[in-house]
Amino acid sequence: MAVTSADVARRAGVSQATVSYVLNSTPGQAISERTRTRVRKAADDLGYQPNSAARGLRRGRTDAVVCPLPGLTLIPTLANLVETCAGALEREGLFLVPDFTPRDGASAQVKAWRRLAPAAVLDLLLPSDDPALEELRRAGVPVLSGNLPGQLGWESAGDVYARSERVTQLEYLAARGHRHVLALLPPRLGVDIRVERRSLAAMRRTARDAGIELRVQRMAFEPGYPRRAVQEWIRNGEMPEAIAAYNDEYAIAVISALSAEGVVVPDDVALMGLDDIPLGRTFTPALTTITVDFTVFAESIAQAVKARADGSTDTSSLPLPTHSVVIRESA
Amino acid sequence: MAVTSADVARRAGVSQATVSYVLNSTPGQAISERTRTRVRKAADDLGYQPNSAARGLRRGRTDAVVCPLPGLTLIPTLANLVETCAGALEREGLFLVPDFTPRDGASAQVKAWRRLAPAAVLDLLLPSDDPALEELRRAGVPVLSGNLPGQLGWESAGDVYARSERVTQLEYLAARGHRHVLALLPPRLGVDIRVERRSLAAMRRTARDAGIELRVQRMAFEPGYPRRAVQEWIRNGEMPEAIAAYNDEYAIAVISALSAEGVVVPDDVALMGLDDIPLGRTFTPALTTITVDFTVFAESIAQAVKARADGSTDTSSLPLPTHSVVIRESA
DNA sequence: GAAGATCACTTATACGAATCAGTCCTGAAT
DNA sequence: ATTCAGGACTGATTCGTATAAGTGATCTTC
Repeated sequence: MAVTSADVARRAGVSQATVSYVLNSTPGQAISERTRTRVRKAADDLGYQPNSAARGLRRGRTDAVVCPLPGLTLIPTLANLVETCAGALEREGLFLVPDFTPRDGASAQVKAWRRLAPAAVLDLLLPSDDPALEELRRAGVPVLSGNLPGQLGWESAGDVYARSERVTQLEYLAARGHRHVLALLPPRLGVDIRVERRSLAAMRRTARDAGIELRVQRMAFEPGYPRRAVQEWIRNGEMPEAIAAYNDEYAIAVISALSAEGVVVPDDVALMGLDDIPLGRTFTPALTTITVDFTVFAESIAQAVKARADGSTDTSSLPLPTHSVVIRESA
Repeated sequence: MAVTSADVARRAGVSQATVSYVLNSTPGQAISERTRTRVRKAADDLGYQPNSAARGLRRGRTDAVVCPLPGLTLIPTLANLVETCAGALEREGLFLVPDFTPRDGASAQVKAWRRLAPAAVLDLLLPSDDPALEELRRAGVPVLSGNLPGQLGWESAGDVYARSERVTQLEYLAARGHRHVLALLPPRLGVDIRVERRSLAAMRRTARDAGIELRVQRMAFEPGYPRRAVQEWIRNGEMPEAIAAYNDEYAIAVISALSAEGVVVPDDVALMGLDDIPLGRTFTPALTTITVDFTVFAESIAQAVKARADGSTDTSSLPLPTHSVVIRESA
């Protein structure tokens, strides 16, 4: 039914091996340009698609790149990252397999991943010392981790990146003339406590450099919490001048609570989000926030994955995702 | 390196063929229970994982179930559906491969999917007459579509399901004593115009039966639109008693606009969302909305996919996802 | 002008699981 | 006593690709 490389070979009048050499541009093979074009033409005419199962069997490794995204609501930013990575990997001849299966049975997952024999595992979120990842590394699967210092060629990208976003937030608020800023964070920022500490240190440094006073408050993203926080600020006369919210959802939750207490954003309090979710644009007041561009980043990830899948151990430096402030109404 | 079925065979003292028969419970093979347990034990001891590339090559079909989710921010509801399906398929020995690659080059996608030779394609969102899906069907890949009448064993599930959610919304609002309800919908509900018409008809019927007056208004989910809509209601003295929003994001956008104009939810207007996103719980006022349970539904989908992948053409009836009203503050 | 070296390919084999087509029993039926 | 029917397996082959190991040519080089 399906077209095989043998069919292409027959049509081009060469051997199946030659077809393989040509279509994979195998180095060290002397094949004339005439033959090459003939083969490519034949493959094209027949609409030849290499069978990835056969290739995987032969190579001992599939073209799949597994990306664990456990129990995850793909927030737009992340969806964007995943999508961009998928596109970039495709250009490298690999394809991204996001894995949404819940992560309780870690070893079950390891089994599934080993069956697939993926070219690599791309971990964007998991803590770098996750046992499943460790096990895969031991099994010889290349695991690229965004949270592992030194991996992917940069110091703990997720860490550095998140930190710089928060710094940008503070800088924007400072530039708008706000002297007292409240950073509203979840009870625990990220998984690794060292990451959190570095992030806070960076924020404090930024505040000092910009000459603003920074207050940090923890708030669980649970029903009632934003409202209670706002009421407390009012009661204690501690209403901040500006708020740097953990993300757009925090921002919206807090704005709604403020509004319920009669506090107006941005007139009484400036409020800045982070992530640029669609709702932030349509919300009233429209959210001033930070948006991310993953294109260059994803391209680099794809190349790093490809290199590692091909056996390279090189960890040359990669660019971080770039972000920029989106100025709207809330700050 | 990896354990093969031959290794298992050696350990169990049988032939490789026997191992295959036992582990796949191939019907029509006479193999004693003693041997079966011996083989299974050996496989277990060695931690044998069948190589899916080899299996795919031989069978001409992988265990992958491709699920196109193009250009998509996975809203929690959908993420939940995907995750539940992934789990259910895994139990059937299949695994879900969500495909996030942008859908502009439809034929590029078809190529990629054909290379993978998936057991089936599970389409939860695409219009049923999508050319890529058509092409795959012609290529002999089983395509299960949630939007195709008669497919998956029920009449256009997405259609029926969305309709019944909207009906529930109206019924709840009516039960709360609201006589004038405004349904706020996007400019075009869904892709298929017939689907839309049926949905509207169902809503009108429900309104009539419940003895309430239903107004339908279109609103683009774009910056400024909610605010302008609200201002118009005020200007024309048309403030609705209750609003049935298209989803939770619409609901939040509208509440924020109302609030900016001094209209209080739920005191002045009752407002109901749909989807139960996390932000809806933390928002002030907390959103009254509709939540969905996909477990039974996903299980059935998994079984249908499995059956179709195994060549069955049966389209017995499947249950719809079940939904229920979550009563909070907004209505 | 014989011994390489280089070019342009082809032949043959291996990857790991599934499956068709046997083989060798044991026991019942003719 | 011979045939036959399962029962309980095994051997050999197959899927489509990648690649190591050739095979003839033609071209250098001393």
